[in-house]
Amino acid sequence: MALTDRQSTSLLAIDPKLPMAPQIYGNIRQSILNLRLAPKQALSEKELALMLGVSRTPVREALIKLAEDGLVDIFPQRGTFVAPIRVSEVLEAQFIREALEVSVVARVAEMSDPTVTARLHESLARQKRAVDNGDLDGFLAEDENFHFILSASVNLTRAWKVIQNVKGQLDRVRILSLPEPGHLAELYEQHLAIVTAIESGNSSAAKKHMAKHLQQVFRTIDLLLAQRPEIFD
Amino acid sequence: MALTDRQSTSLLAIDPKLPMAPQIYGNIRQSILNLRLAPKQALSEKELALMLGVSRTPVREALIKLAEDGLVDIFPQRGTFVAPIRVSEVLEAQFIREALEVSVVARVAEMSDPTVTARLHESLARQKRAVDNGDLDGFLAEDENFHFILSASVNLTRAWKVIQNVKGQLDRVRILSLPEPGHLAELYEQHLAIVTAIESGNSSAAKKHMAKHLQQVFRTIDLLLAQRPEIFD
DNA sequence: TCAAATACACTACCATGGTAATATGTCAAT
DNA sequence: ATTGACATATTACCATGGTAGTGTATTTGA
Repeated sequence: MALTDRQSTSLLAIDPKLPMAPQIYGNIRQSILNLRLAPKQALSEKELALMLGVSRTPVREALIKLAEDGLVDIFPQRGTFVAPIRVSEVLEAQFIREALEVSVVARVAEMSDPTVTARLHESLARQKRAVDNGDLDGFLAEDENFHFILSASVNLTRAWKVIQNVKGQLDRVRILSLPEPGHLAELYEQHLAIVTAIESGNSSAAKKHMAKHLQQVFRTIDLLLAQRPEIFD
Repeated sequence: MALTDRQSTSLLAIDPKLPMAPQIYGNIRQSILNLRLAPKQALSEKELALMLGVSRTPVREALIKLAEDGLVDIFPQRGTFVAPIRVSEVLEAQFIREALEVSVVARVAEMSDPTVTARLHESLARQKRAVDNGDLDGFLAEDENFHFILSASVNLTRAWKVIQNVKGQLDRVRILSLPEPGHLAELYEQHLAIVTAIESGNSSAAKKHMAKHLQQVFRTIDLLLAQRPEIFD
């Protein structure tokens, strides 16, 4: 299917005043993560530029960055394609994320700063509301924010960037399993356990809860391998 | 000082047959890491392109990637500069590297694969030779290879890429402290301790030795802050 | 009918020109 | 002498054209 046949509305939110390459990057990235751009679909500098109303240069820069994220495959002189979901890469992304976030949460627990735990509780409250309302997107956004608060509270913004980058591989998988009944409430409970451990300054408990929380994705992979084999390579 | 006044020979090793952007990236990166390009020095797409005999486009792509590594600062419509050494970023790079490599080495120890330990011992032998010969560059290369073997042996190539990226911040600091007498031998002993722990399948010992090994950089930072304050921001 | 050769279309990649924003140097006014 | 406005130079950023390499369809040979 050609790219232009698809709905292009969401790809048009470009502010010509701001630098375009990062906007395009975020735009395409989102489309890949929520699977509106399907794995293995061909992309093309020219076509994307046409759709977005910009030139090929910033599109190219965005695609290069996406290739570094492992979300697209660039074959020189042949074409650029949305990367298929590779189980090995998802598992490695999980490994990297776990290593980093477990270390981060340990440091947060060691500080056990009341202003931080207060902010975490605020986030938990918003998560609870989203769970009760069945607000999937709202929960996703707040989940992201929750994990960001952890890294930012101990001034590890670069670690957060790394986590964000590899998390792309995980999000593409997670998005498919989130609507499961009771899943959101489960994630909320895990967040709560993490915060409780932080409050008590119990860093080893915080590490354990975080690891368990992040290892949820293993279950999801098994599910998807059975249900949607076509999106894997 | 203008860029063209400096020795440009090392920057000219470009193979026109291969993709140029990655070559330029590696070229400039090396020059930054060994401090031939000094912190805070102004770079410029146009000038670099002229020196390298290429157009500005691949130079620009290389600079963008270096900016993601935190090795250059790009100020739109103002200029691009070699990033000063920021202590906070060096410390964060150390945090990220430690989190990842400790997790990696734990996994390696859990496997305790004889073929892997054999490869590690070969690397150790080469390191020993470099130490005895006072071959700094040789040791550096083999040190890099040693850490690569660890990640690659448990199929964590993306983790290796992340480590490589953040390691830039550390290398720029380390290069200044390596010539210290006895330092290389010390690093060799630490590598040996790690391998020994791996061989015995003692993952917690491997983790400890790796953490201690990587925390060497703390000492270096203190030294440099006293000796070369001008390279910091 | 089938296989090899050829022409074609398409790609990512690089070169180069134009543009708005920012910094700097010059000069006038006080 | 100092400050302000203005002119000039330089920058990163984007647009666009050209090129070599790669798949695919078509044609040509038997």
